[in-house]
Formats: sequence, C-alpha cells, structure tokens
Amino acid sequence: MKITIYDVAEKAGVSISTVSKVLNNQQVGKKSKEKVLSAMNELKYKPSVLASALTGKRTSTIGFLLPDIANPFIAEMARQVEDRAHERGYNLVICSTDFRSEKEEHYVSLLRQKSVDGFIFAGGFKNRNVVMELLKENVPVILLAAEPHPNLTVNTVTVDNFVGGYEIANYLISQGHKNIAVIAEDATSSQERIRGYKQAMQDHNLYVQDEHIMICNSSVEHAQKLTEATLDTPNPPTAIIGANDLLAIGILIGAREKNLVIPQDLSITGFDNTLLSKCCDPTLTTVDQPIQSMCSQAVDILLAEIEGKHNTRQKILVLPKLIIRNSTCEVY
Amino acid sequence: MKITIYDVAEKAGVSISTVSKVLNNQQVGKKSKEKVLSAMNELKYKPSVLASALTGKRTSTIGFLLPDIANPFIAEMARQVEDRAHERGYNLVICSTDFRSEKEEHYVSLLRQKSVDGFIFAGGFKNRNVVMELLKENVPVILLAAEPHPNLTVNTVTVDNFVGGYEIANYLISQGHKNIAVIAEDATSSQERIRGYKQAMQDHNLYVQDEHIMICNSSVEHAQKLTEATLDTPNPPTAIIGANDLLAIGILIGAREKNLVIPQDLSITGFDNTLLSKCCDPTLTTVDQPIQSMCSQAVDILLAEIEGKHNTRQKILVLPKLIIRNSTCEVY
DNA sequence: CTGAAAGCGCTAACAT
DNA sequence: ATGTTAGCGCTTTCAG
Repeated sequence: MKITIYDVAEKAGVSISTVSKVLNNQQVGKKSKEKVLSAMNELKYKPSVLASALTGKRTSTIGFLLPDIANPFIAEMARQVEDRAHERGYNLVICSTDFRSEKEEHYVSLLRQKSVDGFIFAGGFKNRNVVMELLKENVPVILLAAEPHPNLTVNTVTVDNFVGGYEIANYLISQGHKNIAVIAEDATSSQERIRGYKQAMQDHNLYVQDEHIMICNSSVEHAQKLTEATLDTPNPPTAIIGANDLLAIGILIGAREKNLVIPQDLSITGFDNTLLSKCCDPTLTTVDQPIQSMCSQAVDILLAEIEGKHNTRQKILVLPKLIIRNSTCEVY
Repeated sequence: MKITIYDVAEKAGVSISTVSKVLNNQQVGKKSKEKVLSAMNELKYKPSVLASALTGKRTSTIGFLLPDIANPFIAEMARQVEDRAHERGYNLVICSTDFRSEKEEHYVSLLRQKSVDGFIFAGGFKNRNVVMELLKENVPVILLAAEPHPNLTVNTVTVDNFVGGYEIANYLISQGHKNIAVIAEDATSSQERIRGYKQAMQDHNLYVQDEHIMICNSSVEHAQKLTEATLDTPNPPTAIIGANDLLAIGILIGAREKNLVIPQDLSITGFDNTLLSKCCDPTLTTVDQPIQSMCSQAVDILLAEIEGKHNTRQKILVLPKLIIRNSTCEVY
C-alpha cells in the first residue's frame, strides 16, 4: 500500500500535523524533526501532490500551450522553458494547438480541471478570449514569443518582431534588392515581421506588391509551392523573406526546383536562427532570437506571479540580431 | 469561488452522490439526471481532477521521459504521442533527461508523487533500475523507440535497429564502399544499429577498424569534430554512417569543412528520416521509422494497461525502410 | 433510484 | 512545540 503521512507519524511517534510541519518546514522541535525525518527515510515516504494541492497548495505544474511541438523553433523553446521550470521545481504539460481556437479552449479548460498553476502560451495563439478569460479569473499567464494583441494586458516576453522584419528587409535593400517578397504564416508575430518589412520598403521608397506578401500554413511544402508560383511570375522577386526558418527552407527547395542558384539568382532569408538555418546549404541568413534568456525570463515572471511574489504585469521586448550567412548576396 | 459538486447538487435539488453518479454515468433516474445536467451547465461546473484522483480515479496524465525535446526526431515523436494521447483523453508531462541517470530517477519520482497514470520512455534511457522499479510496482510503462535491455520484460515499441543498421551498411557496401566508419551516440538503440553495421561488414568479409566506430554526445558539433579528425587520418573512410540524422548533419558539415564534395568524395547516411534529412543539401540517405504508427501503438498499449483492459506485455518490432537520397553514391 | 456518511492524504486553524 | 480536528472536492459503500 501507499505510505501516507499517518504511517510516518506512527513510526515517528508523533502526530500527523508534526509530520506535515516538517514537510513544509515550519517550526518543529529538533528531536521530533529528526525522528520524523528518519521515519520518512525508512518508509521511503513521498507526499502526495494531489492531496496537498487539494488543500490549496500548488500542483507545481504549468500548462504549456504551443502551436506544434514538432516545429524545431518551438521545440528549442520548449527545452529551455522546461529546464528553467524544472530548476524551479515545476513540470510542464504540453499541448500542441495548431493555432486552432477550439484546441486552445479545450486544453485550457482541461488543464484547469487538473489545477495547473499557470499557463505559458508560446509561439503564438489564436483565441484571444481564452487568454482574457484566464486573466479575468486571475490565473497566471504569460505569452512567450507570441505577439500580444494590443488591448491584451498580459505578461509577455517576445522579440521585437517589427524590428526583426525591418532589419532583414533593410539588409536586403542594402544589398541592392528592390523586388522583395515575403512568405509568412498567419500568426500575429508574422504580421509584425511583415509590418517591419513594409516599413523598411517604404523608408527606401520601394513599392510593395500585394502579391508579394504570401500567407501560408506552416509547412515546408506550402512555402515551396508558393515560391515556385511566384518565381513563374513575369517579374519575379530577387529576394524572398521567409517569416521563419522552416518556411525559408521551403523557399530554398522551391528555388532549387526551378534551377536557381542560391544566393546568386535569389536571396533567401529566414527567421529564428534554428538548427535548420545552420544545417541547410547554403546556410541561411536569418534573425536570431535570444531564446534562452527569453524563456527563463518568461518562466521567472510566471512563477513570480504564481508564487505571489509580485504582480505588476510587464511586457518584455528583446532585440533580435541579424545573422548573415550564405543565402543572401548583392543583387546582380 | 470555485464551483463544486455541492453547488450543483443544491441547484439541482439532489444529493451530491446523485451528481457524482451522473458524472460517472451510472444509473440515475431520468428526471434527476436532467436536473443535474442543466444545473451543471448553468453553473459551468468543471469537476476537479485532483479530488477525483484522490479517491482512486486516474489523473489522465502520463509521464513522457525523453532524452531531449529539442532533438527533431524526438520532437516529431512527441507530437505523435501527444496527439494520440489527447484523442484518448490524456495529457503528457514532458521531461528531458539528457540520458542522465539521476534526472530519470528524479523525474520519475516527482511524477509519481503527482500520480501520473503511467510512463513512456521515448528515444532511449539510461537507468535500467528506474524502469525495473516501476515494473515491480506495477506502474504501467512502455518503451518507445528505445531498445529494451534483454532482461527487461517491459512493453516496447521500437524499430528494428539491428536491421536498420544492417541495411544501411549493406547498401553502402553494394555501392562499392569497403572502408566505412560510423558515428553514434552512447544509447542502446545506437548499439543495435552498430551491431547491424558490423554484421553487414562481416557478411561481406570486410574488416571493421575499431577507430572507425566513434561514440559522441548528441550534438552536431561533436560529430563534426570527430569527422574532421577521422578525415585527417592516413586511410580515411569513403563513407560515414551517422547513427541519426543530427549526427549525419555534423558529418556533412565536417566534410564540407575539409572541402570534400558530397557524395563524390564521401558518402554520408543518417537515421530517422527527420525533417533535417530532407532539408539539408545534399538530402540525406537515411532510414525511416514509421513514427506515427509506432507512437499510436505505444500509447494504445500503455492505455490498455492503465485502464486494465489487458495486461500481457508485448514487444513490437517494426521494420525500418531505407530512404535513398543524394548524400550517397558509388565509390570512385 | 437516491441519500447519508466515511474516507482519499494532506493542510491549517485552533487548542493544549 | 505538538496534537486535535475540520475541511479540500469527490467516490463509494451501505441504507432507505
């Protein structure tokens, strides 16, 4: 049978409340404490988190909602978040939402029934209402690498996507490109990236063709299709910006399919500086997000709120860094 | 305040046990049932999993131990496992162990305190004792894409790594390679892959140099280093087998660093058929594991045990498939 | 078919 | 400093 606090109390010859007190290290006489501790050891006692949580304590687990754990960028974040959370004694339950409103709603509801202590929405989300609901009920929440809708007063740690989009476009422009397309998925952070790109174009008096802003779902294949299509156009772009590395790979493959030499015939850029961007050939010019620091800050802020350390909400915007590799060059 | 079963009972004008009964859909009078149901709706009642689990029910969450969620192959599996588990009403709490014995032990102990219903060890593990302990205490466990030690009678779903290693080596040999090295991480499944490779070599009367079996940690960089080193050797291999795609990428980068042309100067193979193998250039010859079917089978077996449906343990060995791409060619 | 009551393992007043 | 006791929200006999 399972060992309970009663077994320990009995063995140690004290009451259960004394045992409970050493568990939560409150004031206990030195002798009692020793007896309890050794009883625990002998019995290999492990307190039940369920029972403890039922009386109002924390479960020390947090809900981690993300679009897709199979996405390399998300997976890298997950690892960082996990490590930081574990350091602080928390576990993560992961839920891939595919940017689907119903899934987000469903998972949040499920996890609340399981009494998770808080939620992290990483890499974007769709259903603003579920976040608002959480906020309204004072459930700790933080957005990580997910653009908050402007009227959402929620803790946020994200890279400045506008700046990222601006910088990458600006760099391409400095390389002589004038006809630049972008392929992005339908996520708020991509919108910001696109806005940055448009701003850069405008600042240089360059015209943005509507057809050159292409929205796709987050698959390599779709990006590839769009690339091939746009390359067949009468006046194809000389550079294509992928709103993330995965899409950039799709662009790369599409371009190769059309027998273009990268970067001479077409410059390509990614975003996120994932493993992929270092592995492909040519290596991708991309934008780095300081994942590790973002993730540990996000966890720390969330835990501060969970543990009632403070509760002034904050938005942290970290600056991205342009990483120039071999998928871009001056236009010929 | 939180809505409890008492609130529902009161509103419906019945006792809490009646409410409980409709919750677990047991025999309840039609009228009472209706009243309870509508009360639940009006109050937006959500039962507490904690309380229910405390009385002996399941938590519907399972512990998912894996070496590193940031590894693309693992992440792809995680997604499949997650989807299947969610379909069946279960959540996953993930723990990256880095093949570290203490971490495995620690996480298992922690998750047991949280009363998870069972464990999945995916992609390998180190500490045989923690698995044996679980088994001894009748905690549902399954190994997924993790080689069981022969004397571990545990549910297992894995690809036949021996065959995979054999096939890939055999293919290289058929291309005329005689001097074949392998870079693998220190995991049991890699050992099997290596065993397959050795067998193939032996079957063709080829000599295996000890220095050509290189063990590395699972980083691109380490694989790259080892590759460069072995390439500097007097009699370098004409082909290098990476025990997974990540390592193969490292090999690719190392070879490129040495100004070799792939595959003409050096054939390279991976294992797992991850996204990486399709994205790199040249695309990788690799071995495909039918991830989706493996993962859903694993979840199904685990849940069958959790839900007491049956309890004959089984090992399922699925066959790998050789995927020939552009990183290999006949030896010159 | 329905309800009263005991109990799951632990915490937190409140007494002692 | 330690023990007693009443819950936390739910399930489950056991009566009625």
